[in-house]
Amino acid sequence: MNAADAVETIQREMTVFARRARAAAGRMHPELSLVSYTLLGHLGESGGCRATDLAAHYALDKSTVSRQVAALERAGLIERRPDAEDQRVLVLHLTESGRRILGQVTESRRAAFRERLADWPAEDLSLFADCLVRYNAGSGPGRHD
Amino acid sequence: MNAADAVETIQREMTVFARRARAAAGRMHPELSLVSYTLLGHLGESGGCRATDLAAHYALDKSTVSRQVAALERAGLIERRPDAEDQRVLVLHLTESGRRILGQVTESRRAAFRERLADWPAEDLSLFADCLVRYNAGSGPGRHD
DNA sequence: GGCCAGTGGTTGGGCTGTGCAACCATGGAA
DNA sequence: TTCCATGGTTGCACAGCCCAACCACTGGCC
Repeated sequence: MNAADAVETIQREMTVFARRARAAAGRMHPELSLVSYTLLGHLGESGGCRATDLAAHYALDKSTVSRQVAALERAGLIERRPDAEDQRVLVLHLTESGRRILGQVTESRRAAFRERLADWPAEDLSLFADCLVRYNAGSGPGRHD
Repeated sequence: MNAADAVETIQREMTVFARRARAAAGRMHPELSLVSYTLLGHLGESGGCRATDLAAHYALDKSTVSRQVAALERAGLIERRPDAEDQRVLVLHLTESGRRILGQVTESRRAAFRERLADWPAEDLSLFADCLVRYNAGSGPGRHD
């Protein structure tokens, strides 16, 4: 496969994946949409951040994040703590419940992926993972921070 | 990277990509959403198929495809020809205009991807493309045809 | 102190994409 | 003919998103 075809293929297959992931996500965990899951995961990894940070990281409008966050708080999965240094800021943290749910969903998602990738040699998995990381880390219109 | 971590990484990075692609797509080509573009592209490659085929391939509800197709037809990008062998079937074909628009959008998307992937060695591109194809071709909840 | 631009966040309005369910028309087999 | 399966459309509701307007607070400036 030459480089031009490869680029074309990557573009197409990534798009296909994007749609499937979205389609499958809601069905797997009615309690936690793909968006909610991702935001929750980011909170888990970062150990607390502002809504604005989430918006910047995922290239989402702040209003979108605001509503997502509000829903997560209503669901009791996160809590918003006022920042001592800047009264405008609300720092988002996972609650114990949020941490638990996140863990469950992560595990079941992981299981689904693991099954799907079961027949892949370990080295190919690493290769694939590396490619994705490298791709997403690259600069571009959709660049995160 | 061990297999478990690789699976985890693939899952996370694909998800990030999914969101970014969605976010960036509309802005690039106001005339052709990511969905429309993908469906149009499939039509271009397959050289005509049924709405049901599109739905199965992309794990979309037939009603969704029906509406997308209707919009594409209204825009003059595709046409629906009754199938001679089965009167229920409408075979979808690109129009000349559709082929032209598809070409333009494909080229500009390709350019964006190419730029993003510019510093990748050709062999890595092929590798990445192969991984994606293999992943998407694999069986699973989001299986296509 | 007061003024004002900038920033974090919320809310209102509207659009797109989507699935589900109900429906119609055709095909094909009992 | 009757009945079920299939391709497709339409009504309905909902999620996710953006834009614009808005409020509250910050920090620099007069």
